[in-house]
Amino acid sequence: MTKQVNDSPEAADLRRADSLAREIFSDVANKWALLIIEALGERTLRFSELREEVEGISHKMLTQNLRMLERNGLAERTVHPTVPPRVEYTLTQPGRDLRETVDRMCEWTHRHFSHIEDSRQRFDA
Amino acid sequence: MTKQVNDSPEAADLRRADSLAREIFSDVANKWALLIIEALGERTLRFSELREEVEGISHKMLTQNLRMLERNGLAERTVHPTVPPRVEYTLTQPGRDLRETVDRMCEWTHRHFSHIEDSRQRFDA
DNA sequence: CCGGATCCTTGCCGATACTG
DNA sequence: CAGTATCGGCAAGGATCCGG
Repeated sequence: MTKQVNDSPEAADLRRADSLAREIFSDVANKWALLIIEALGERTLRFSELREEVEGISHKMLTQNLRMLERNGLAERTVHPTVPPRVEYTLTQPGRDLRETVDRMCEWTHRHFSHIEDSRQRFDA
Repeated sequence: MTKQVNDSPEAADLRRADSLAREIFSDVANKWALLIIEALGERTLRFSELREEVEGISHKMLTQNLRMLERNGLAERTVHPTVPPRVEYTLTQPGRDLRETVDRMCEWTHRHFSHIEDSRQRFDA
């Protein structure tokens, strides 16, 4: 029933890769994920420290995004079996690679700060 | 009434800049905006061409994000007063600068493709 | 061909409460 | 301290129509 004509295994692979790429992009290209990655940097931070570091993020969004980053292998989670529990997060190598590009985005923001501010004022008039 | 103690004009400026930076980040760090920027590249595309280029975007999201990019001075909109109307979009220089970093993000995705795929499978088990 | 406006659905996100 | 579960409000996003 769902059989498709003009379809090769290679084409199917390409579609799979495409949809995965899109999925990764959707995961990563969101405000909170990028801010968390930026906050982590080269450091190792606890959950509560991250919560303070990432201005305005809620408990829920933080856990949610941390799970997502862990799932994609961008961040690592280590639980120290003490009481009270101590959970630490750090970027993996791929995560640190991604951080490089996030850094560039931040630089970009600052470099074009006044251009953007001006453009907005003109547009809003 | 709303006067704050321990507040200098400099501190106020910093807070303004911070919130603006965050705002720009929120605008730009979203899936559709980045995909549009990537699709535009060095080219000039019509609305309808963009709609085909950016797989799965709706009419509404496209206009919405194009307005946003225009407002921030990242894209330029030119209307040719023909009938039927012809509207073209192209990246400004700041927009092309940002595109560089988006390109890097795409490269990153492909470079770590298998790592991510593997990590996901392990995590989902 | 483009884009604004409207209606309606979906799912994001915050708040809260409860476990280990 | 860290994480999960649940609920509810509200904004994001899709479908459609109309107007330039």
